[in-house]
Amino acid sequence: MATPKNAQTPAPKLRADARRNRDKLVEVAAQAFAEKGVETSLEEIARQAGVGIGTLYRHFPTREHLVELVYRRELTALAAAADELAANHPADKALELWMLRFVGYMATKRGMANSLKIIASSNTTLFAEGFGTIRQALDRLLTNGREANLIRSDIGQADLMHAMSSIYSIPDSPEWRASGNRLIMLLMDGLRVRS
Amino acid sequence: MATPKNAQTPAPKLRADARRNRDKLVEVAAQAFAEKGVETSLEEIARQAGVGIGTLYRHFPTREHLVELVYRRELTALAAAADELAANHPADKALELWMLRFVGYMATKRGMANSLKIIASSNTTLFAEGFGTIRQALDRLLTNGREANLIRSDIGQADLMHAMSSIYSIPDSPEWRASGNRLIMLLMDGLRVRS
DNA sequence: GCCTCAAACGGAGGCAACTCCGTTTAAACT
DNA sequence: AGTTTAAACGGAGTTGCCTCCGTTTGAGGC
Repeated sequence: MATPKNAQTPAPKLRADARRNRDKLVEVAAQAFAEKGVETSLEEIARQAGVGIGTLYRHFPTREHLVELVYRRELTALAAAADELAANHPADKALELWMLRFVGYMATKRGMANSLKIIASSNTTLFAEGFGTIRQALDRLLTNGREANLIRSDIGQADLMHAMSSIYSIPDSPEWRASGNRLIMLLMDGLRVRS
Repeated sequence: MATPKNAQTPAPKLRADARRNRDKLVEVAAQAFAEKGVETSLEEIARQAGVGIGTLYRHFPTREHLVELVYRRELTALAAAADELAANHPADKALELWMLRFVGYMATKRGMANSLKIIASSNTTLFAEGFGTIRQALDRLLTNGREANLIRSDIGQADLMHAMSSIYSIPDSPEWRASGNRLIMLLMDGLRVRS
């Protein structure tokens, strides 16, 4: 194990206090973005993280840098959740829980549409990678389900991915999230092998 | 003639002072955008136009509104220039001069890329119209040239348009504009009928 | 010419982005 | 433990966005 601690750290050795502040900033930002949208004031984020605004800007020269990191972090967590769920639930339940979580994730991203577009246009690699990671996670869950004979085998990962991303296009409303969840449940019913 | 004055005025009857200020703002903005890019401070533009910032915002609720109007105005002027050049020069020279002017126009728009993208995504009509106007202008010049037997007749407006817009994709540099001009001259040499 | 009043004006004020630089501190060296 | 120094900090300062509202003014009616 070359990197004993959590991976995903870029590379450059940071001073202990610097790393502490940086981590705290990302954590606070993730929550703030989820709760109040990406338009949240950066000063507010710095304040909540207990650092000066200068520190925030040293670590993240633009708002997009911060958004990108949060995005990447959450995507990674989402992929990791697949394995954790697979280990602790029957394969069909794991798939169901994961898809619900996926919807939750997308919900937080709806407000970010604008910033994500900007990032997407300048860093397509990030999106390609992220997307790949998610696809693989879904594929693992699906394969588990098939092998346990709990999930039909005539539906591929791509089909499911397509169905899930179409949820994203439901018009915005207070209902949005609930509706997404209902669609996932519906999807699951269709996916289960008939007894 | 239903509209004796210059057309292109939207519609709503404005008070005399309002129209004056509005026109002045657009004029100043056009120059400022050309000289310093679209990022120019709106306060600066208001100041130079001799009006308060409030007035600017009343006329143009967002930066994009202002950019859009300037864009439209210049596009119209560009199209009009075609006729003026056609009236005062031999057909091949008119075409050449117009294309050079077109490059000059595109040069000022390079910095606007970002704002234009935002506008484009919310107002496709504007771009469709503008593009059509330009196409027609080019077509007129080309037809004149053919009829005067100065320009080859096997090259269509679409071909030329394509060639010209490809100039836009030359990477940014101090050289950019000069390079564009050279390409236009090259294009013209190819377009002239051999004697 | 004067009155009226809605339209138009303009700038103070609040807020957030981003910069700059004097101060603090982790950590390497002795 | 003490010294050194470059890294990191932080917040005051500058600038720009945008809103709000009291003041001014063009133009139609008398």
